[in-house]
Amino acid sequence: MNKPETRIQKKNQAVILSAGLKVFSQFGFRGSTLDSIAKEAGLSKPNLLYYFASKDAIYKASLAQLLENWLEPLKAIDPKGDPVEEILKYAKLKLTMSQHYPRESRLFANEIIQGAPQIGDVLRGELREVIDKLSLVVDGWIAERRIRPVDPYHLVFSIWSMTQHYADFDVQVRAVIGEKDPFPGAERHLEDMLRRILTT
Amino acid sequence: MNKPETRIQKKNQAVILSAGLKVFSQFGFRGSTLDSIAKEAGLSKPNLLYYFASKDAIYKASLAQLLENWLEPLKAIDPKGDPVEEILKYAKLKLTMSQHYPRESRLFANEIIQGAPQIGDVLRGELREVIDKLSLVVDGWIAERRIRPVDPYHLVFSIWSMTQHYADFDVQVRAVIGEKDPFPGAERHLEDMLRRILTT
DNA sequence: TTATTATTTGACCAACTGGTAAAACAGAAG
DNA sequence: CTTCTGTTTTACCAGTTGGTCAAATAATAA
Repeated sequence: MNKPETRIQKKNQAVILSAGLKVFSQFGFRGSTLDSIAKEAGLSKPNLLYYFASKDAIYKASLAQLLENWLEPLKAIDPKGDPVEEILKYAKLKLTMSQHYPRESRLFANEIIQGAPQIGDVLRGELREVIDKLSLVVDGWIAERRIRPVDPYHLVFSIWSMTQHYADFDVQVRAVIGEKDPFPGAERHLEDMLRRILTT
Repeated sequence: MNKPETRIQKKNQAVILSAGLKVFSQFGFRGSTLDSIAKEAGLSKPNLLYYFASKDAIYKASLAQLLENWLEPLKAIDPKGDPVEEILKYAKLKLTMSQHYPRESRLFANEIIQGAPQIGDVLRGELREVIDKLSLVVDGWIAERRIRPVDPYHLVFSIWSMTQHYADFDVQVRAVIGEKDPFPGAERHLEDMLRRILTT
């Protein structure tokens, strides 16, 4: 029963979501204002609310968009592939996402730090399922002696934290290492660490 | 020329800083209100402003208190001690801080994610100096073949991220692993990872 | 062209924001 | 008791907040 979307609707919804991503990722939900999102989007505030019912709706739409891309690479881990290479591929992909989509990462971080009021159920639902499944796969690899014994859950946590760190704490990273690009070194270190715990 | 502080002042300043820590760490600077801090502290809003000049002053005082404890353990790393044990001691201390002072960790995380408007200069100043010095120590250990060659900066980043993750992303961690305490497993995994990259 | 629908705007509102002023109150010293 | 200083409260303010409304404007279909 959905009315078809005009191209103006499509364009402006995208513009608003992009502006919302930028503002929300910097100030969190409560620290962001409709005015600043409207300014960022180049629209008037009432015009914003013509496309989205409320500030809350913009925030939720931004998060929803994000969550798809967040869970997808996890599911792409192939139980039949080479264990070390599968894990490494996933870790490197996450690092690349931190590099190219730092705002998405920070929006996600803000939501989690504030207690995940919007996506708590997704975390306890779909995310948990995916990780539980992955855990079985990793345990299988361990039983077959194809990788060293590690706790699958904490392995995932360490990959998430080490990769997202370069997006979320970007300011700190650059404050410490200066002007040069942190990502080449980060990738080498990440690969080194993972190969070391996973292989004998 | 400082007036001596009465015990009421001492008590209320502490109460306010504690309330500020709780509120700021959950909502960030812009998302927090004086009213909510006052309510948390059990004081009236004008009474808050009798002890601190502004919302900004409360925030800065909270951060200042935090930064001392943040930098201290870093300086405690002993160049003359055993390399692996020194690094491990530091990493475990950071993990324990995440366990017992998660609000401090989240306050810090919020400030960094939002671009470190208040403590950017500390990061580029004192923090950078401390890490540069530590980097020389680690490079020395590597030259003496006492640990494997690793990038000292990214080593520190990985310790920070893996430990702070359990405070900042607490909700996500618990959503995935359920009710049980994540810290024992986290410590084992952290030690395992660090021993693996540092020793041959 | 005209009629219809989609889009944008300006004026507005009640609730909340950080912060102020002055008066009321409490406690200790004399 | 009185005085003085430290503390707390009540009432208030100007600016900002998320959100509404009706009117004006643009796009499209007939």
